[in-house]
Amino acid sequence: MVRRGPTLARQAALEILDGIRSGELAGEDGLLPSEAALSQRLGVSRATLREALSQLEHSGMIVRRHGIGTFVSRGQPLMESGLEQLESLETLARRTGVDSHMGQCDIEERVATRVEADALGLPAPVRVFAVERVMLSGERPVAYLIDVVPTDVLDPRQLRESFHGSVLDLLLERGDPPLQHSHTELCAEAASPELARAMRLEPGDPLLRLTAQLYTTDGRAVDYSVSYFSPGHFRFHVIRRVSQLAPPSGGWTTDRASDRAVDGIGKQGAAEPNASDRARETGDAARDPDAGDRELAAVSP
Amino acid sequence: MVRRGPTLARQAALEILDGIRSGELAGEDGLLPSEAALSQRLGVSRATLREALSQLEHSGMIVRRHGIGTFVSRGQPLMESGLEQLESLETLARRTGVDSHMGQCDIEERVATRVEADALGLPAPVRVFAVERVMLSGERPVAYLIDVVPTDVLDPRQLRESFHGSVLDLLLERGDPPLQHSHTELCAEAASPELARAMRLEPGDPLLRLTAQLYTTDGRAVDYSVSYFSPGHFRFHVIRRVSQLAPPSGGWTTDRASDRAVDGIGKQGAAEPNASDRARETGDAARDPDAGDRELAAVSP
DNA sequence: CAGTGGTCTAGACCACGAG
DNA sequence: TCGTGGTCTAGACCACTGT
Repeated sequence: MVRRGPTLARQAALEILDGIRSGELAGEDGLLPSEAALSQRLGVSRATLREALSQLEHSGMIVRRHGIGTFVSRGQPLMESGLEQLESLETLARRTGVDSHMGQCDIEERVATRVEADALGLPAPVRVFAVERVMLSGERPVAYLIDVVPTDVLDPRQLRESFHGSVLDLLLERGDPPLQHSHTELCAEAASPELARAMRLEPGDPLLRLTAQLYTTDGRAVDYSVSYFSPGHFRFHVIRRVSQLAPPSGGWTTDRASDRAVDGIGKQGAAEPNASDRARETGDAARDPDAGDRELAAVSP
Repeated sequence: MVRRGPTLARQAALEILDGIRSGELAGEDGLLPSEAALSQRLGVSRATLREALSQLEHSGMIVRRHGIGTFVSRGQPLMESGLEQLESLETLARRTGVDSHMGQCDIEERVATRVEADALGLPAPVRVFAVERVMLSGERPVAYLIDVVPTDVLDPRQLRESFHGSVLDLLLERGDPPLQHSHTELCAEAASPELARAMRLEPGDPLLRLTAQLYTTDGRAVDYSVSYFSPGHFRFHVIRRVSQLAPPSGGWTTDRASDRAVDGIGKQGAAEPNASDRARETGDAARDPDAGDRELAAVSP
């Protein structure tokens, strides 16, 4: 019973998706079978099925209503997602049926700038490929993309042979290194004269700028990118959820903690005699487990 | 053993957070106790503990490494979050230790415009409160916020008494209706003369604009807001994850599905004799279970 | 190899919504 | 009251990592 491949939950999610797409699963009111029924039908435990449903819910395909049932989401053909889903511009365009192609492209091997090395979490004198290009939709420039990748992640041959506009797609296709997430910062910026020329806009026109670091599953940054988007051509959105961690106003004190036992941390002698409050500032970035999340919304007055 | 209140997992997450903050849980390398140890220490099952850790991981507080352990994230004092966490500007400012207060505020009761009614998913002639104000940091205007709320969600007394700058915080404090998520669209926009005057900028200066609809747990939209942010004062980011659903390039076929049984949907006779492929287009929005996710990144060439 | 996190199961009970 | 999704448990086995 070798497993290998995607998790059971993911397989189940895709099976359900198929069932929805073909119309075999949901009634015309969009109601899916109950969790018990689905789990039996798919031959998985209810826990696994729920994990699958969670994935589908998180991508917005279904909606769950306590005490009622699980429904197929309304809206256009099952297709998904906002900014929180990491995908390339090319994939986005293909998915939404829009023509897009690469305009002028400039690949250069050089030493990383200070900012780039910082963003990648690497010591300053590191060699990188810098890829700059314009993306067009029809004849109109709609985005200007810059990627900076350490040369040990991508070699020049691969880059020149397999590159068709997206570094992300290239890495995903190769499957190595395994990618996990991207930390993307958003801001508005006025077009510089150079950018304006490349994108055929007026200098000073507002652009949406995304600055991203791409991380592998083991926390290494492998791509630093800056992207400019001409307004009106793209619509980016995010689903913002109310925090699962924030206390529900007024704060609540232990009520179950009194009869259960969720209070073992600061009270009785710890099983692990750990150190004092000494702030963690050991300056080794070598086995740093994340190396670059954090510091998210900062305000500078 | 009445429960009431937050889930066990959430309590556990907060306990762990406390343990991290006080420095009692992690060694100076940031390594937390193993899941087995933690679950025993907190008196919860490992499954529940893992749910708690997942919440912490999702907010970026910890990093998990298969075969190694769970680590406290690097970065400044534990404090979190990007755009995917829904919080008010006031909360953000307080959290980051920045002074912020409301400038001129204008509350008006009127009939919703077509755009507003559409965004709220309500029939056109509906009465709303429109709240417009400038947010200042020190003396500098840093954001311009507009909220539109149906009058049946908020009554004038509450609005005038409890409003201190954030409609979101007002609703969260009241706890009713229960909020779930916000669908937020981002774009860059040049400041109009009016906006420029209110924010003491030059007309044409680039602004980041967030357009959001706020939804309750039962899928009703209760707030439509447009927010403009002066560049340089805020940093917004998003964590973009590689899709859990997308096949890992090349697609994979059943490999476990052959010995397990994840294939019950399109093959043998379904337990539920459901309808044909007839597209679901029944035009009733009444009991629509989501009414407003979807259509995310669209491109208009 | 031992120890860690990752996945999965079977079963239990609770909370919610509708008839 | 009944059926739904929501939470929790105890235990099992797997896959990854370091030694």
